[in-house]
Amino acid sequence: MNFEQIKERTRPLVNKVSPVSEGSLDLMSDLIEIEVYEKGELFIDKGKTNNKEYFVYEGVCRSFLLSPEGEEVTISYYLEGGVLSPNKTRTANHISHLNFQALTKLTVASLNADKFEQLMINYIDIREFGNTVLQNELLAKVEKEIALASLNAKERLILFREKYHSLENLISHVDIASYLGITNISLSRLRKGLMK
Amino acid sequence: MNFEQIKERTRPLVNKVSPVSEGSLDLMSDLIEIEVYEKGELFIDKGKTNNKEYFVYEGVCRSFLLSPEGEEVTISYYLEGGVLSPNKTRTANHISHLNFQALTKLTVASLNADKFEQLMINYIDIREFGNTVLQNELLAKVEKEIALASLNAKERLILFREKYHSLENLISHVDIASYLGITNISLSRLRKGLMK
DNA sequence: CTCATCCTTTAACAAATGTTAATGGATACG
DNA sequence: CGTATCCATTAACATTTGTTAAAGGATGAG
Repeated sequence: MNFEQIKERTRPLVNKVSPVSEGSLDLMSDLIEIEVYEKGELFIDKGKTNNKEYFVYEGVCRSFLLSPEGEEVTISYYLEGGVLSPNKTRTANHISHLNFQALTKLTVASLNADKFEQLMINYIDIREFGNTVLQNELLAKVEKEIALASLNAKERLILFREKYHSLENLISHVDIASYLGITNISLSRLRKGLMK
Repeated sequence: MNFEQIKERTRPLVNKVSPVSEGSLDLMSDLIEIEVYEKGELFIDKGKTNNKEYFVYEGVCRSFLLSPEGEEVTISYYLEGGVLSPNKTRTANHISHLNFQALTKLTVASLNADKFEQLMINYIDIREFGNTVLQNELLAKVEKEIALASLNAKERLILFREKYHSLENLISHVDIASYLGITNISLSRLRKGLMK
């Protein structure tokens, strides 16, 4: 993928969050490298160094962690055209505290996080973009927190369907169940109950 | 409270997160104004403008939201010596999307968020401090998310007690229950079960 | 001191969710 | 084609959590 292709692919993705000038888009596109992963592949490992920002060009991925009991808990899904949570929010000293996994064939744009931080410092529109990504990430977390704390599982599934129309037929129900905070058996029951 | 008093009160609070130089501490202290609230008082209202950062000098407060059913859901607690979540992460266009309430008599230091952002841009140690606050906030959220998604209520209460020793005897069990994602009746049952 | 109010506890029952195990269907691979 | 494997579903039962209502205990106002 050449510079122009990268730029045109990035433009709508960035503008959907917070528009930036042509020059800023150039600066960001300059930092971009393309990475491709296969379904199931882990591309960020908890405990390992990660110093990149990511845009999702194609496919779906998730972040997850192991619970105290050793079960995978899905934290978030990231869809095509979205932006992964900012490096600063998922690392400490550039060490990742989350795992990220491709759930389909996945194409991402990656940007060096330090260089991107410099762009955020120097360009107000890029800073605005970065901050909006951050705000959206937090908003999503608060939404999920409220759902987990105040809705029952059926209501959470309904909400999940509204937010992630396509995912339910695309990815493992075990993952979805862990995202919803229930067992996959319960998920199956709820699906049946909602079919009527 | 004069400048020196503010500075000495702020120093340990800031250094506990990420140390800053004497000059940076001066710059931050220059921005600080003291605010005092009574128990129960709301000092940040969802939907209203808020353009401040906050340090908790004395007392305890919480952030909360109303669920779709109109019930208060406690999102986070902030203890004495802590820092509220960064303005950027709890507002959009400086409009708050959370409520914050004093749970005891509360003394906070407040800083203009725009001016503080400029300090973050211009001083690497202040930027580091701000980013660490952000990381800690996110870490706490992920921890809570995992707890809500993968632990049962008893385990969550045990975790809560480890993290907030003193709170259980200080604040309303209704609030704590909504934080744990259960009813206060369930909380009462669990407390009984754990007394043995 | 007494009463009203608010918060917590307790009880009885209902509903939701977890656990274990078995079954069925799809898919990949030999 | 047949088989192994993975995933989703179903069933039966256990446990957890919610709901409603009542009672007990603390606290503050008059």
